[in-house]
Amino acid sequence: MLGESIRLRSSGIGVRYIERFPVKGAVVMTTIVDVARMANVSVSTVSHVMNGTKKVSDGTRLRVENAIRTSNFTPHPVARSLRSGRTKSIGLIASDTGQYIFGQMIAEVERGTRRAGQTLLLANSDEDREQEKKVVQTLLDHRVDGMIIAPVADSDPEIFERCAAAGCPVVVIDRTSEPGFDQVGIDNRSAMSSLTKHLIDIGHTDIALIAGDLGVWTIQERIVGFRQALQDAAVPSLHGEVIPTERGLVDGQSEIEILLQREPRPTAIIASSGLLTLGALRAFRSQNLSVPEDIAFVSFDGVMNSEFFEPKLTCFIHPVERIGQEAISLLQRRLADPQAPAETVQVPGALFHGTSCGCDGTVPLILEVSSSSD
Amino acid sequence: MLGESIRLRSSGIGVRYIERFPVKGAVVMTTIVDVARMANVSVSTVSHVMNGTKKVSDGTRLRVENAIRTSNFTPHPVARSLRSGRTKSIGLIASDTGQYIFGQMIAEVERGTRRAGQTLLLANSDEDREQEKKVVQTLLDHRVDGMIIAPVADSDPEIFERCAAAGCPVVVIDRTSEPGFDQVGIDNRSAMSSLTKHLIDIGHTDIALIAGDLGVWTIQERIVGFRQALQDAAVPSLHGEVIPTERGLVDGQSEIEILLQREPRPTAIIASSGLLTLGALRAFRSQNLSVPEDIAFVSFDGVMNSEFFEPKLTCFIHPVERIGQEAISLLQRRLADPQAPAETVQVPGALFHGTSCGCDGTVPLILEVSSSSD
DNA sequence: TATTGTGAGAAAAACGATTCGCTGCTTAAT
DNA sequence: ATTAAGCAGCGAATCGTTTTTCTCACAATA
Repeated sequence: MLGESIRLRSSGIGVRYIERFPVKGAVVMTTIVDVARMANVSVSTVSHVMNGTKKVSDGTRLRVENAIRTSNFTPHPVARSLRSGRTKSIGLIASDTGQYIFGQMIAEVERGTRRAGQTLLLANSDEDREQEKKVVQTLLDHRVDGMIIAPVADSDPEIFERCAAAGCPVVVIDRTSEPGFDQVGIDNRSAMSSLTKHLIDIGHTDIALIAGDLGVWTIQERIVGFRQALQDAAVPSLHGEVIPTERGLVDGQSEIEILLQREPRPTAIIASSGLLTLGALRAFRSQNLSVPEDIAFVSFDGVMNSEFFEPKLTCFIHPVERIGQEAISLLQRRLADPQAPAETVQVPGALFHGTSCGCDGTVPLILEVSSSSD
Repeated sequence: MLGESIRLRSSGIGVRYIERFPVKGAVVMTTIVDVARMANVSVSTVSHVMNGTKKVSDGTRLRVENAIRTSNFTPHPVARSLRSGRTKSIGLIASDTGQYIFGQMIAEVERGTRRAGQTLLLANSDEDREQEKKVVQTLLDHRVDGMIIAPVADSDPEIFERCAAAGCPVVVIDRTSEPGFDQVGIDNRSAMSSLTKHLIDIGHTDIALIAGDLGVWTIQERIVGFRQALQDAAVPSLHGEVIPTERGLVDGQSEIEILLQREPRPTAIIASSGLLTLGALRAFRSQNLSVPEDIAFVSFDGVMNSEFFEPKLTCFIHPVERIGQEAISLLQRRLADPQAPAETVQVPGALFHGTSCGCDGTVPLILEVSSSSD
């Protein structure tokens, strides 16, 4: 059949042949029935041998195992799923899979699923509430065994309800504010608090936080940490300010430029995310301000290749890989024991002491772990 | 049923109760049978209405559509796949999904599948030949309708045969050297040739190419482009050299350091990949060489956030998004028409003229499109 | 001896769709 | 008037497993 040439049409001139493209897809796969026939047993026996669901005598088991091996049979996962109701696949929804921070995380989640013999369905919510709703539904339709979601800023609570209704366990990433869910993130408050405290410790009294989108829960938490540090310092004449930016994936450059033109301008600036850090650096450049001489700068998140920046960023580093690992391990635990109590994991990040804060390095930069979890 | 408390065991002391965790997963989904009953038709009719596989009278079609809507029924994809043999899912295998360059590509592929109503199975080959073989098999077992593979350096040809045998169309990414396959990549030769030519044009006569792993096809192509440019220049006393590095994901810093300590050292260096670019920058720093004063530098690939580097990199920029888009569109075409001739797409990249090459900017940097495709 | 139990396997019923073939019934063609 | 064709819809087979139930032979117990 393959490569057979067929007559297409005959014209007046002669006969025209075309080579038929090798037709693939007509491959017959060996099924459990074939195996059963080979081993002279019933299909149920084969199934029991494969799954160990029932005792089978040594003799027949050997025969079956042999038949499986010589025919190198693998059970059809689709058929298996249909009967068992389990797909051995898990879904991962990120708001922007192209972002570097998510790429790292995705890689860890993928590794985890692969190790567990599951497959990973990846979907992107494009940082859009409706899109997120749609992809959640798609993954539910596909009957994934579980889901890991990095929710968009203003995500619809309905998505969680739908998952619950479908009996699909969910692990929430980044946010740790959904009661009753397994979730993993960082301690936004104490991390931001540490950064702020460091600036205060080295003498700054006019600090601005480039906050980002105030509607996002993690941003709100970071602001709380910022305010807490200011309050704890109890320094008179200490002035702190929170600068919001436009919503969405913006670097906030224009907002920061306006801030920098103020008189007097703040002596230190904190950027609340990696993207805002880039915006800040752009703004410094456009205003011809050098860091840390003209202004001190620290950032909440590292940015890629910042080792080549001048100056080096003093920053909190987001433990992305660790978050991915914890997420998939939480999900596996939940799948193994659906009734376990919901767990919230806050993974520790790290502080990197660069030169952008402008201190001589003698003032320590310490991540204080907040003991209160409220 | 939910939250019902059940007696567990009675001891001598009394009766012990535990609260049963709300049992999820016992949700009954509405099936095509329910819809058929609601609309007073047979299941086959419902199916035909959904798929448009047969003419159904307006009256009954309306009844069926109504029933579907009010019960908001969605067909079980697993059951559908089992019967139809198609899963409406496609697989993507990358050698390191965490790398930024792949992240961008994955995002594009995901978008493409989503638009087509398919789901994306993501797997990582960890830049390992055996791992790659394994994940290919896994995806085949899952009966993906098609696959996009960014193969590892020394990938086993068997994986392609297996896909072909299973009737699963494959699009190869990055490499464009597999005859008979749909594939997409860049024109490595002409891109590298352009970079080399630029260095020659501005007067360099001692140029070293930090090549990377010589076993990788794309690297070999870039070397060909390098040599071609040297030859075409026909400048006497022109000296070009190819420096290989250790295999695997290494930045080549140590190799480059050794090179830089030579007397006389090359006057210009080309890095053949983004990772090697980072290694080169590290080496320059450790040897206290400044670019472009002490040595000129251009790189084959951009690296993230290089806008903040000093100096700015003169480089060829890999069109990752475009590659992802082309890959998924090739696959869709193949799925629509399995017999179409195999297509190889070379997408154009771009050159960025920074300051690291050390020219005054008056010498043009032009990407020459090679007309010969051999 | 009659009953009960037990263990190994076979048979059959799901799972939820698609798809082939058949049945009446109406309409067109001979 | 008789046959052929077309239409709308139904019933049943099918995809490849898992899982429940049934059978049958043999051993153990009363």
